Amino acid sequence: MYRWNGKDYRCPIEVTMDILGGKWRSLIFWHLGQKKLRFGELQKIVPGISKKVLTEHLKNLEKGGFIEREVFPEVPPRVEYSITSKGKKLLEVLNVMEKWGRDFLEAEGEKI
Amino acid sequence: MYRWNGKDYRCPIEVTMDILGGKWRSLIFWHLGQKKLRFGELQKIVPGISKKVLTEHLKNLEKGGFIEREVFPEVPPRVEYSITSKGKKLLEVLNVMEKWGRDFLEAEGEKI
DNA sequence: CAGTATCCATGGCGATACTG
DNA sequence: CAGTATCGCCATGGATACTG
Repeated sequence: MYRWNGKDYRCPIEVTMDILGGKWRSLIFWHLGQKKLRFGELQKIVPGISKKVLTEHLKNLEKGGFIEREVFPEVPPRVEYSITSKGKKLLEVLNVMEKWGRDFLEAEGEKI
Repeated sequence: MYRWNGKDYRCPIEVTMDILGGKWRSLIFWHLGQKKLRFGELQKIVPGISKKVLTEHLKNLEKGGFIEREVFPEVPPRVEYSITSKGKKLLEVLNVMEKWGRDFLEAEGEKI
């Protein structure tokens, strides 16, 4: 039994889901795993997400040390997000999920 | 771009999260991956889940063909759930998530 | 451009009671 | 034992307007 971030975990699956779960987090993180992206680029690439929600998730991921936020002192402002070395470990999990999802959709989905 | 179960997917990660996401589904499925379990056993092993929610998730997983429901015509009734061969593929994803979560909690969690 | 600030909607989940 | 049936909450997310 472990405690992390103020919560108790009996099973390790739970913490993984708490970090990657929800409607958007895994998606945001996976795209950042492909390349460094600006805030606005992320909003375009993740279809339909609002600024508010995107901001929240980016903050969480940064707080967990999985991504890094780099601010360029320019006008207009530029902010780039990228994954950390700690994030790269987590990205391997996402890669497995992505591969399974691809095979699954290939087998059971309808191409449109 | 794929469609499955009436929903469109741009990124395969999304379908994986739709199947495994939420507070309980991955946990239920992972425990079934360890061994065949009865309804009541599942309720005991998954801490705090209600019958209603457990029933809902089991139905979803069964509908997706990931688990199997076997009813024994006895009194009192006995129902056993187990994963299918299709579910075993998905279980590999869960195993990766479990391993990452375990390493993560070992590194950053507090043992209690 | 990259966010905050508000307000509002919804569906996943919880609690409890009941049943074949 | 293995579920249904209700009822209700609340965290997550959506829409829109505003700002440094």
